[in-house]
Amino acid sequence: MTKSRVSARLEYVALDAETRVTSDHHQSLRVWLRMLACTNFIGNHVRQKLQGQFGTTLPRFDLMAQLERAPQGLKMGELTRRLMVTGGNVTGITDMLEAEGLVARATDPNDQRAFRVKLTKAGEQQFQRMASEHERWVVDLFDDLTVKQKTLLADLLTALKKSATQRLVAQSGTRS
Amino acid sequence: MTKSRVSARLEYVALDAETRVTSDHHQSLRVWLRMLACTNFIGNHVRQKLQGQFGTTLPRFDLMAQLERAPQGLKMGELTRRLMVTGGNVTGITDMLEAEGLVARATDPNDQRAFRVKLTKAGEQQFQRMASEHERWVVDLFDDLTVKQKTLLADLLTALKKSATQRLVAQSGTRS
DNA sequence: CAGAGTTACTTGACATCTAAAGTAAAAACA
DNA sequence: TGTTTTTACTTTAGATGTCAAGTAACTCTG
Repeated sequence: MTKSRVSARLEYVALDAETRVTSDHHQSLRVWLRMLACTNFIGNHVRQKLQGQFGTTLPRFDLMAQLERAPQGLKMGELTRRLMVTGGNVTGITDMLEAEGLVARATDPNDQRAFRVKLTKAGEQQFQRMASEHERWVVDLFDDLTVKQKTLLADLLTALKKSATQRLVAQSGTRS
Repeated sequence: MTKSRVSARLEYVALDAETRVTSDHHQSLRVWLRMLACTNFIGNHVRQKLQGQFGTTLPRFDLMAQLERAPQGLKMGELTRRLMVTGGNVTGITDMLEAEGLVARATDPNDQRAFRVKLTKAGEQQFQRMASEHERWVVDLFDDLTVKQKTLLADLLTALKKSATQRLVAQSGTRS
């Protein structure tokens, strides 16, 4: 957590409240809130489109998207990791999709506890239709950004993800 | 939707498959997915911290954060707009916070239908404690990014928000 | 190979969330 | 003024999400 560094920063701010507090100190927070707002906005739009045009939801779509790239299927735990949600949640969504006939649980020959979840034929077909529309929506929302801007944004997000991950690792390392 | 522009891009891609398809065509989608992953990651972290250290949740914190900047209180509809969620949701969270004694609904003298939701004394105190911790967590996660990078990221997100908003307006305009 | 611990997944309780329908007060208008 | 339409909020049903506890199968050890 680099506690000393944080303290140092707070002291610094305290010494120069007028200038720094507004322009610099809250910068990370502002960026974070702006990112959250952006994500919510686009996510809401995509969700509504998905509901309106295909009668499905974003979580279902996301799960199918993971399966689509894994023709051999994925285990529940694998889905949990990739979707960054809890196991109970994956169970629920998989149940729904299975009831709709879009995915199937196949028993894993090597492990009686595990399942191998796959897209069914119907699932693949529906996903293909949804995916191209989905990409169209997203591309459209990003349309005013240049290729260069998008590249820059992607790079900054990668740097952010890396920073956040490392901070978390450092933090849990301190604790052990 | 600028259909012609999209088509033009697709044609262009078709002409130069090798180079462009991977680097350019799916760029918006990739940026979007990366942003979503980043947001989820940071959001999960903050949520866990909020739960672990204060026994509260992100939505409750967000609602209180809005109220904190509005000492005169906010109407439910105002909260709905600022939090970008549905009205029913705001009702539920406000109920929870009210039951915990952190916010209060005051009847609006000018409008018997409306409420003016305010932080209570206890709410203000709790929020102050949470807010400084919250900012510390976020600042820490962003720590590897330079001031310049954060500024750039903020600007790109602003541009993205603007692009998305305008696309939406253009779209609904076409439909009417 | 038997018991202990781990792992993979499900279940249950509860908090968010949406969409849509319901209620009541305010505003518009004829 | 009386009716219609809007507006502000709540309620309901249902999907998603967490966390924690439960179940069953694997693995590790002595």
